[in-house]
Amino acid sequence: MTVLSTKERILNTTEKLISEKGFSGISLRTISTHAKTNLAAVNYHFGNKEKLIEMMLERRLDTLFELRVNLLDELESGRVKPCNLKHILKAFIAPALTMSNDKHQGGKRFMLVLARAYAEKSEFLHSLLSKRYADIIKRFAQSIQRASPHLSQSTVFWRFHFIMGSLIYVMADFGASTKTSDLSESDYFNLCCNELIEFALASLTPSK
Amino acid sequence: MTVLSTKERILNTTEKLISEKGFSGISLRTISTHAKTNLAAVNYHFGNKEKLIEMMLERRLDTLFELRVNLLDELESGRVKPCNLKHILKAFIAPALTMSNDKHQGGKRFMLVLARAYAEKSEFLHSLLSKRYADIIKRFAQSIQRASPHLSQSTVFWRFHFIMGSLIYVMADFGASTKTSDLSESDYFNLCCNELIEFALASLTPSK
DNA sequence: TCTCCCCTCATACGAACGTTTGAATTGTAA
DNA sequence: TTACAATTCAAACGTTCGTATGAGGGGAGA
Repeated sequence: MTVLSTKERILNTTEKLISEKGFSGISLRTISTHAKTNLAAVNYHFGNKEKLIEMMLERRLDTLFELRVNLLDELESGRVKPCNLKHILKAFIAPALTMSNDKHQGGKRFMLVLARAYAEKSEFLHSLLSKRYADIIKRFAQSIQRASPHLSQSTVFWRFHFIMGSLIYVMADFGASTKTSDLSESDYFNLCCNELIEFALASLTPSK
Repeated sequence: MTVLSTKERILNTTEKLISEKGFSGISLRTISTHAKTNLAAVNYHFGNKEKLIEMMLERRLDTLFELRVNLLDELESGRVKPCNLKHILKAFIAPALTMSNDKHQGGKRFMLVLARAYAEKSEFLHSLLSKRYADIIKRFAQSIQRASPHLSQSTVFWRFHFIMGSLIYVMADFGASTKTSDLSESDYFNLCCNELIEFALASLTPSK
């Protein structure tokens, strides 16, 4: 059990509390208390509340997009497996859901936080996604386009966005849902991940 | 131009401001000012802030689910058109998007508010959806199941939820997006509606 | 006209918020 | 040890919030 710095404790606590209570309804006083530090420490380390939330989000988003782009690189190199539609979709979807299974990364918290952030459509997140990660999203769209030549470019664009919507919805649902299934948590994750990939695949595959 | 009561002005203003600024970051003072009334009027007519938001949401949700269930009734009666998968999906998706085009109903505002409400996963909305509208959602799921015999019941369940996720994501995107297309607003709505229905249809149709 | 009731108003209250400040404490290199 | 920087701390400031209160306005019926 390593000792975490105050800065890390604040980031982790912020993530945990926002995943539980949402962006509103969470105060710096609550965060600092749960992080076992002082109210002023937040402003000392992060400047203000907005910067704290930005850093908390960027930390996870960078990891997520790095995982995605690494998988896509590997696919497009052709060294490991064929660069077909299913593998491309899996490269986009799986990292989001597997990150949530990593207990050391905060478990389900990340997914809920990210889903909430998407839903709130904050100015910050919108500009972050449209600047820092736009190229990666475009790469995936192009890769999907190449694997789906029967669909027009604009239809592929629409459906990719629809799929992202489904993914975010599922992510939000995970954290909030009181389990109704009798599967173990990781089995449930895997089942959902597979269902989502098959769903995305079907939505981009020509019907008979 | 009919004169609206204070109560109606407060409801409309609440919807408008929440669609613009989200549930957080909106105060009763801002609402009462924009509704051209007094701060205390909100508590007089609605009791407290939470009740106000509940009434604002229920007003639209009742309309939405009534539209949906009327279309499904019509389909299942078999009087007008065949009860096939596409028409079922359209009966679920179209009302959400056409309501947003009704200028007299507040335009795009309703969609954004509802999308935000979904995203926040508030206790109120969760119980409202799982109590008041659960039967209607189950009816749609069963109807889709009958039209998709090649898929297992659990897969239909998953995909229906994924489609709902896409719909909500699109709804949230509409209000927030600064238009990039050169289509007129209603043309853009219709295009999106069609793309979403075709997407949902493809995701439930057997591939060749 | 008077009275009653529904509604609107200005105003006040206590609580919670983000942020700031300066002193106390801790860690570190000389 | 000493000196200096980095960090943590308690306390306070000004704002804004949701809610409560009591006085005033105005239309309807007697």
